[in-house]
Amino acid sequence: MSEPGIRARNRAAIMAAITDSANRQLLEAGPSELSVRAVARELGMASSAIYRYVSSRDELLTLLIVGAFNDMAQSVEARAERMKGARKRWQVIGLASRDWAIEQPQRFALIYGSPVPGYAAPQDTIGPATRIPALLIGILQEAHVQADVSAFDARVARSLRPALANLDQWADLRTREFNDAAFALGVMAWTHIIGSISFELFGHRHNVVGDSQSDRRTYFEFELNVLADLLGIGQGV
Amino acid sequence: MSEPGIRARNRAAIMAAITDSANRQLLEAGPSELSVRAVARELGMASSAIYRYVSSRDELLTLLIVGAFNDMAQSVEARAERMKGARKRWQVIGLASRDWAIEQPQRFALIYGSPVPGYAAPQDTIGPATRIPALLIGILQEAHVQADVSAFDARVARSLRPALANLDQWADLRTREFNDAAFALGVMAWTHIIGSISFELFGHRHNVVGDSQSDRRTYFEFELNVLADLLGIGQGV
DNA sequence: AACTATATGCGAGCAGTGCTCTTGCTTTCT
DNA sequence: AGAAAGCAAGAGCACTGCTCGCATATAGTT
Repeated sequence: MSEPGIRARNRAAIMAAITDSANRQLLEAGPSELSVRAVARELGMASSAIYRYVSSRDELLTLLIVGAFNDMAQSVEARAERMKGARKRWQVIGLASRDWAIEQPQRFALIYGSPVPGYAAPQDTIGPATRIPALLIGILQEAHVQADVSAFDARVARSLRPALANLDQWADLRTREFNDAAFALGVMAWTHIIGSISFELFGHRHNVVGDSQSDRRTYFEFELNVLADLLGIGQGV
Repeated sequence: MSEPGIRARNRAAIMAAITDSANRQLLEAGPSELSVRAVARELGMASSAIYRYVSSRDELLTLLIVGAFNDMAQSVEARAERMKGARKRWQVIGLASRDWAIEQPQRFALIYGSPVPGYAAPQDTIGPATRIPALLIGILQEAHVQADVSAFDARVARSLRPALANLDQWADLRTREFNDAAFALGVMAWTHIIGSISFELFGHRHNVVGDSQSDRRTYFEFELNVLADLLGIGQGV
């Protein structure tokens, strides 16, 4: 009964084989080139048989999206958790995110590029998508960050609180060690990390930052430092 | 001789009709859905006839990309040039960019989302793509911005100078009113504007910033203020 | 004015796509 | 053992980008 059963096991295996094959295609082709028939060919089955496991191409893409979010988050978490000190951890989060993206640019484009079809972000993605940001918030709390922005900016940041109200998932933000402006700056920081990686990967830095890997990395580290200062994550902590 | 001639005029008109039709499709469908055959249908000609004007679907997309860059730049320039004061102009550049993107999200995705095919950014795009950044650099010079970053960051920024060497197009950056770090921060600011718009448009802000237009705009303005302070564009100037 | 080269249009056709439906077979549950 | 559910395959539909051969209209040349 609770035994997996031959069929259930086969199903799981084939499911994995499908996403594996699709991910392999993504390594060199880009989301719009992903072909259900090509997956079927690689698995040696009829194209129609795929639809027993995945109801449409878009659903397959959603599976890959969730997988990519989780894979990236896991990769970043693994490197971040053995770092001591808020600033160091902040930098590792940024660098690890960038490294993952450079290794698998198509998967990065899949999750942070333009949404593929008509698209309505499926509910399944928001969980995996927030893993790294959650890590970031943790760092800001750990560092007891209190953002000192102008009075005007603070007012603006506070006005965003209603929107953030349903966010108990972000740990308890109501502690005094973490004000609204700090949260707003944290969102900015994460936005910038992804934005910068996108610029680099999508070719918007040609003739602006050097084309060599070392130039690009240097500039990215520069950005991480500026952001860390902006966030108020001290050197020593 | 120098007369346009019937054929040349026809050709230009049809060319314009093609890009117009394609752009119309982009308003509601997204780059990967763009269909040469659909364009042909709308123009009432055979699908094969399109290839007399455009050698491939990718070339058509490139035309649209150049057009989108120029359209966005023109829209932003128009609103920016009648503003006085560096900070005000900076904010208008940001807001106008965002407005354009919200009006035509698919065209924004076309130029700042994931690159479409195998892709190698054609040379024709880099000119139009740098119009708004050039505007930004102008503002920084106008405001006599001298970035005061940490010694470390300044060193990093300076190490990027070789990469920026071939950039005489960016007006004269060698003036004392504009140091390397200021340029690096300017690139950061532009990166952030596009990154933030992308996050908003591509749905990465759900459950983070309010879903209402006013919440989103408020947050964007918050970001612009923080960046202006970071750039050292004073309130009064 | 006649001729030739070039530019343009059309239709058929190829190879590929996502997806559906029918038909047969195998595993599972009762 | 028999019924029900799951699975695989093939044919087929409507669509795509793109090429080729064949007509026709325009342009420049003799």
